[in-house]
Amino acid sequence: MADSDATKDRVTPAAVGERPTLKTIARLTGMAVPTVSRALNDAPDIGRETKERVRAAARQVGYRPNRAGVRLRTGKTNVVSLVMSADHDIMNHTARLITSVAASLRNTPYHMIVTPYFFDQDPMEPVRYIVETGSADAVIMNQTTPEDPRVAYLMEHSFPFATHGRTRWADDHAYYDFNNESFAHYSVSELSRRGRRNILLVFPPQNQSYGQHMSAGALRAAQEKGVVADRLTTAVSDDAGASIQPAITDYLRAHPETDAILCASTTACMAATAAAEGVGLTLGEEIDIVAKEAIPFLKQFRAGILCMYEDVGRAGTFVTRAAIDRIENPDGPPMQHLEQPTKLG
Amino acid sequence: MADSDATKDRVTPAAVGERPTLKTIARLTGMAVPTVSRALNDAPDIGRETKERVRAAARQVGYRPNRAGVRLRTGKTNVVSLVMSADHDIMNHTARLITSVAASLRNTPYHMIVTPYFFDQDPMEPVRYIVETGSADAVIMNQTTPEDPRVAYLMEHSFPFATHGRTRWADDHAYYDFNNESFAHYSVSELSRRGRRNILLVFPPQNQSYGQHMSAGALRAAQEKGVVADRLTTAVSDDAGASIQPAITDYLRAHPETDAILCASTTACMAATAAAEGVGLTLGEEIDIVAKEAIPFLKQFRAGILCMYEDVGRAGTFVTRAAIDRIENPDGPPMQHLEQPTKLG
DNA sequence: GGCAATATCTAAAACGATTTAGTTTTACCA
DNA sequence: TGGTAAAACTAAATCGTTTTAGATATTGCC
Repeated sequence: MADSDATKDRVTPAAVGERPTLKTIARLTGMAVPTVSRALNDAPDIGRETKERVRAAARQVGYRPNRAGVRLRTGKTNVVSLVMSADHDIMNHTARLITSVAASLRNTPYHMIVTPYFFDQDPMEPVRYIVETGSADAVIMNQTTPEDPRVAYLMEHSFPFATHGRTRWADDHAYYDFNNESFAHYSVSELSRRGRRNILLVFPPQNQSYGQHMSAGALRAAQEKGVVADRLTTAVSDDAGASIQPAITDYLRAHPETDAILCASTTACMAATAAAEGVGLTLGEEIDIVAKEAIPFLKQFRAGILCMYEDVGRAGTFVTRAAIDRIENPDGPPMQHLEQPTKLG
Repeated sequence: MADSDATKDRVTPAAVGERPTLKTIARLTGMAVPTVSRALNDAPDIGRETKERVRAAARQVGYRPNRAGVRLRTGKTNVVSLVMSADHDIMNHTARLITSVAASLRNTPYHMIVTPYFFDQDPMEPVRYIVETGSADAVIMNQTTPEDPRVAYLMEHSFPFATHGRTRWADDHAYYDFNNESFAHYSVSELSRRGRRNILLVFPPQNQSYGQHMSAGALRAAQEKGVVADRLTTAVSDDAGASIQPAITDYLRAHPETDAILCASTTACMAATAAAEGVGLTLGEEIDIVAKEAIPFLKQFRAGILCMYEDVGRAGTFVTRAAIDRIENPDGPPMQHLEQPTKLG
């Protein structure tokens, strides 16, 4: 039924599920394309009732102006460009990712647009926008969850994408991931080998894939080695470690037997170090602290911290290549990589 | 002469200095537009000699394809979107700037595109590209130099822009700046009030506007108070402090009378702290360390460091509004703001 | 009732590129 | 020399939008 209707209505060769344009609305309302355009732009020479009908139809079909069309006609891009140097000595995950993606795009015809989404915002929104308006050829995402709805959505629409982090469907899509399970397992084992028996884990939220991987690895090792491992969870993401310092202090006071802390990020480690020293513990003596960092940073500041590095730059490079590969070679197998952690240093 | 030539040649209403299109090249070579297109795209049914002539003409007029045209026709955007969460607890200048610009753009029709440039790259390149291809309505830049050629170029082309940091022409363009002169003057005065007499300055490169402002403020205060102030310069930018630690250590060894360090960034301060402790000095006792940070960070890790904050988020917000104002109100006065530092905390 | 003014809509052109379908020229072969 | 095929180009259509000019009712006024 839907099929015959669609076939009947179809005038242009445009397929059924195509993006609605002004023409779609014009056909729907029986008006001319310019009328629709002017109605939507609230021009003075369009009747009130007409405007309402047009707007209703636009809403109904989910019309979004084609930016290329507007731009070509008006010359207006609706884009503000933030031009900035990439050669900071950046210690931050986010900035490093941006920079490495941009670097990987340098000798390709592709441009990068960064679309941050905010805590009060549905993570689906930017992705849906991109697919619906066709404003990019591919999407790169990080901080995936196991059942990430964005991944499901993109796969469903067979839209090219690559993720930093795996999901439930990782076998079927392009991704780069650091083996956090292995990182945590190795770290706990190593701490146990050093004689530590009561380990505090300062880990990212457990709805994130990598948070779950870390926990799994740490707990597996704890079980194998017969050590105790408790977990504190940082507020929002990998870098949100600063705000957790009071919680760590409280924990150390309540559990004076604690002799090691395993931290998932630079800030978490700084919080842990400050907390440990705050309750009078000495690094390397009463307590060992292990940190995973995006960039060697803590080492220079504080001897005695055990560090492992996750090279975010490499992740950005891979994930960019993988995304372009999805665009240009959509039927081939998706590029995938699971990075093994290096040894503690 | 040029005038009459241009008038004679002019077929379409396009003005003289307009961007060249395929039509321009077609007119120049006497060929049809599709021929030009196919020649540039290296299609098999175009003669070798024709291709060469077309390419020469394209090069000569500086042809760049109009992305909106390509996108409209082919559906290809040549854009890869990096979608990422903005709610990191970011400690970094760069990421904070990106996030605040994006946030300020949220309820406007504008999108943000981030264009990083690399150390091996002419800083003019991205700006020139944007102006020549018309790929944005406005530009935001940071890390200005006093004679910033990008600013000169944009003003010359009356292209809307706003800067984070002043230039020689600051009176005539939109900017936001932190009063680094005042920051440095106040900090040195305050250290002098605390009885410090030999101050080491760890400052950004002196070709940057804000590096110069800082030096001016610090030296003025040093003169007024009769204290000694020496300067070490960090490698590349505000965050490039880590690599300078050895230099600071050397300095402290060579100048054991040093009783204060004034740092322009978080990493510079971490390097200074590590260096000072490395040579056996105690914070707040033999030495005072003052840092300017983009985000309160060091405080949580290390008591005894004196901090001032430059709110980069506010800068991003202002500079974004200022850029949009340039687009929408090009004849009005440019928005300008000089932020006063808060007191040491 | 007729004429001008107004309100509301439509037709056509344009932005800059690519694609499809011709068209012209040259070369070759019988 | 006539016919055919290949080579090298051009004409026209198209993508989605906005703008300018023009058309058709409708209304107001005398």
